[in-house]
Order: sequence, then structure tokens, then C-alpha cells
Amino acid sequence: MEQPQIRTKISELVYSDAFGQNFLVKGWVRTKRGNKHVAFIALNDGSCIHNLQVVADVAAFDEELLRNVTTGACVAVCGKLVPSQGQGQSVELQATSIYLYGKADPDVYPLQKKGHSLEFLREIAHLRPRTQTFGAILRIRHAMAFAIHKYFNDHGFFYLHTPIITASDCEGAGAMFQVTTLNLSEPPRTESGEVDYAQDFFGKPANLTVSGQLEGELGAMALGAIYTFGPTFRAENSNTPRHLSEFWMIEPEMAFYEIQDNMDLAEDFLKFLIAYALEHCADDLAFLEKMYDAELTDRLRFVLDNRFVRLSYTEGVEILLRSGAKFEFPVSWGMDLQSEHERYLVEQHFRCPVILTDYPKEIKAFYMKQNTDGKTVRAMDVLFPKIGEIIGGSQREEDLEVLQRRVEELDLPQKDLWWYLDTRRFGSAPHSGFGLGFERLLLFVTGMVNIRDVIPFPRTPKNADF
RNA sequence: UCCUCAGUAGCUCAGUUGGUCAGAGCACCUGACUGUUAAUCAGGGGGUCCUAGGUUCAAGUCCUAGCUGGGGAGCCA
Repeated sequence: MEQPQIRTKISELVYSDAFGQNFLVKGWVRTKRGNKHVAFIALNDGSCIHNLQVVADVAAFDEELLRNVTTGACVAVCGKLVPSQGQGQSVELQATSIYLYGKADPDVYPLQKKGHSLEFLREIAHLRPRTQTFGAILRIRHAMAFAIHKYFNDHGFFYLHTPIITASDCEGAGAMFQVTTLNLSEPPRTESGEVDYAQDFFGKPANLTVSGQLEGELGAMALGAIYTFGPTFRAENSNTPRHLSEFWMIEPEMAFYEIQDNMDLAEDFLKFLIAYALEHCADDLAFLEKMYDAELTDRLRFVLDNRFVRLSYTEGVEILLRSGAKFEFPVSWGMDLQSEHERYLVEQHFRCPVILTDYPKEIKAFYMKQNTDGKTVRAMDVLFPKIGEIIGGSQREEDLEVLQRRVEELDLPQKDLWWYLDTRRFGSAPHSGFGLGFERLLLFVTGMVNIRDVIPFPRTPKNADF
């Protein structure tokens, strides 16, 4: 019988009814079962959550070959697609030839057919993509990245590549990683003994970006609406299931958007992404629901079907004060809301995503547009059940004098911000934007609870392996 | 960074008051079984009890410090 030369992905076969036809598949062995007459090989090639059941008549194959077909091994299989006699799958491949690409010594291959803890899998991040769980997560991650580009493209936004390396220290979003080519054991010194950054690569101190927003605003004030989608770096010593040192962030920035438009966009955007996941990642979501989170798709549908509650910080504080709930940190107007307060509003009071707006200006960034009350700014935080703040954004202050006054009040280095202030000096306009933490979105969509499990190779304090 | 819990076989864990305490299940190996579904059944091999000190006649067990991981908090997306 003629052997097919073209490889077929398993995702194309598991729902196929091309019975009697020959196919060539290539993938990694998940498990092998059977007896001395017949072997069942569960093969996965990453194209979908499902394994293809390969059936091998033991007598028809070299004994040594089959002995090396173990969990983790990589093989190519030619065979005939037939309806499965067994219960777990609708099709199976009757193998006519098997080629062993790479063995995986069962004594030392870390992955077993048994389930593994997520903590253990983090220690073998180079191999965990081969598990069903991480296959599902990484496919969903891809789908969400694609959907993000699709949404913005379809809505007339332009993808702007803001810099990864920045020499401005005023992004105001936490500690930064320094970028230098100086010899750290013997850096050049100035006459006064300080490190002489004039001799550094960029001639001044440089860092990895903590946000593309400031440059994003420059793009919005020219192209009308832009978004960024790239890696972001925070050198904070944060050790939580919701923080990474390196993560991906989406930051749309829109000219002529006021805060209400900003909220409309954020809600529509998030709902589009969730709907996209439900439509395009159904099998992977079903797996995660079965294994980790029985309410996963219910929760996704709930967010899709309900309008986000919108209320001001002041109203939120009043609800918390009236609630009678006991909080570790007592609520008062002017304080930043603690996790417990946000959770109360989202999970106890409204039981729905909440957009909080108009925060006290003292607890928000300098660039946010000040309200006429003199006390609050047009900030907006989108709070989700289980994961808290998923989006932070605001209308930006477009008035040069007001913005400059705020820069002075906060003692920010105005000379480094000249280019940012120029947008207010020349053709200023109302504009808004927000930042969406990509991995936080993925936490919500996948139902995972630790952010280290929704990025292929997590970077956290004391961990940059792989 | 703070609080808290944990670290024993490849994995998940048990190990009582400090005294036969080196254990189980799974994985792996060998054998059995003509269609399995985390296959099943029988047998076998497998240990720096996280590290360094300390207390004690005696430490997996108690004390101190450190390292690593989980959970909570802060910072934030």
C-alpha cells in the first residue's frame, strides 16, 4: 500500500470520517497500553487537546522498536483511519509503519502518564508544554493574542511598537530593570565619584520599559487610535500568584476618547476576547473545566452576558462603609482600596465585573485628567471576580498647564518629560487609554490561579530559568 | 519585603511522645493477559529524610540560621 508523504495534524483527524484512507501523523507519545498482541499508543502533536489512538499489531512490528515507543518518545506513524472499537475516541489509526524520531528513556523522562502538580511542572518548564494542561493553556494564549490583534485591527487601531529600552524614569509604574554595558565590578566614575553614565551605552542610565503608555500617547495623537502589545518589565519584589517580573501588556490609546468611551471600549474589548475564547477554544476550555475549574465556562458566559457595573470610587467607598463587613483595613475616603475591598465589591456586593472611576488624585498617576472637583481624577479600574484588577486606565490630562502643575507638585523630572508635554503644547486633544495585563486575562479565561502557569517561561524574583 | 505553611523514593504523600522509622500509592523494570482508556494482575529495583550548625545516650522528628516552594498581604497589570 502506498504510504502518504504529507503529514496530517491530529486536530484534522480526531473529528474526521475519512475512514479507510491512509494518513501520516507525527507527534509525541503520551502513553502506551496493551498486551502482547496489540499496543495502543496515545499520540499528541500539540495541534489540539485530543490524542490520536494509534493501534499497532505487535506481531507486525520490530520488538525493539515498540519497546522504545514509551511516554515522551517522538514518532511518525503511517496507518489507516478506522472507526474506533473502544469507548474513549471515535477514530483510531491502524498503524502500518512506525518511525522513531527520538527516544525518551522512561527511567529519567520526568513526565508520567499520571497527573503532575502544577508546582512540579513549573520546575520542568521546558517540558510542561507537552502536558495536556499546558497544551491547552498555550493554545488559548495564542488564540487570545490573535484575537487582540484582530479586535483592534477590525476597529481601526494601529499596532504601535513602543520601545523596550527607555531612558525616561518617569513612567511611574514601579521599580525598573537597569540596562547597561558598563563593567559592574569597576564602573567608570566621575570626578565626584559617581558612576559615569556618560560612558554607558546610551550615554545615560537606561532601563527596561514598565509601560508603553507615554509613547503610546504620542502615537494616538497622530494615528488617532493605537495599541501596544509587548513585554513589560517590573523589578518589584512581588511574590504573588498575580505578578510576574516579565509580562505582556496591551495598551490601547485613543485620541478624542473621554473616560466613558474608554470604559465602553474596555468592556466591549474584554467581552470580545471572552466570546472568542468560547467560540475557538471550546475543547481546551472543556478540558480545563473538567480538570481544574468546574465553573469556568459559566463564569465566562456570565461576564459576557452582563453589563459591567460602573460606579465612582466615592460610591464604592460608601457601599463598603455601609456594608457592615469587617475588613482588616478599615475603609475611608482617600485611601487606596485594598484587595479585600475590591473583592467585596466584585464578589459579594455586585457579583459582577465592576469598573471603578474617579479616584482621589493623590493615589493615581500624574498624567490622569483631573476632575473639576479638584480632588479626583478620571481613572478607571476594571475589577474581575477572582483576579481583581485586570485593567487600569484613565482619561489623560490634556491641559498643558494643569499637567505641568501636577508634574511640579510631584517633583517629577520635567526636563525628561519635554517630549510628552509637547503633545499638550501642540495640537492637544482629549484622549484616553488603558492597560490590560495579558496574563491576568489568561488567568480569567483559563481558570488557572497562578500567573506562572499562563506564561511559557515565567520570570519572577529569584527565577529566570529556561 | 512582611506573615504563614511546607521540603522524606521519579511524582503525590504518611511517618504518633525523640527510641526496628526508611514506608505507601502511582511511575519505572520483569512476567501474565487477544481491544486498552490514568488498562488490569503478580513480582522487583529504587533514599544526601532541603542545606549548615546545635541539643541529646539517641534526631526524618526538637532548636537556630539559610535555601527553595505554596498560600495570604503590600506594590500593580
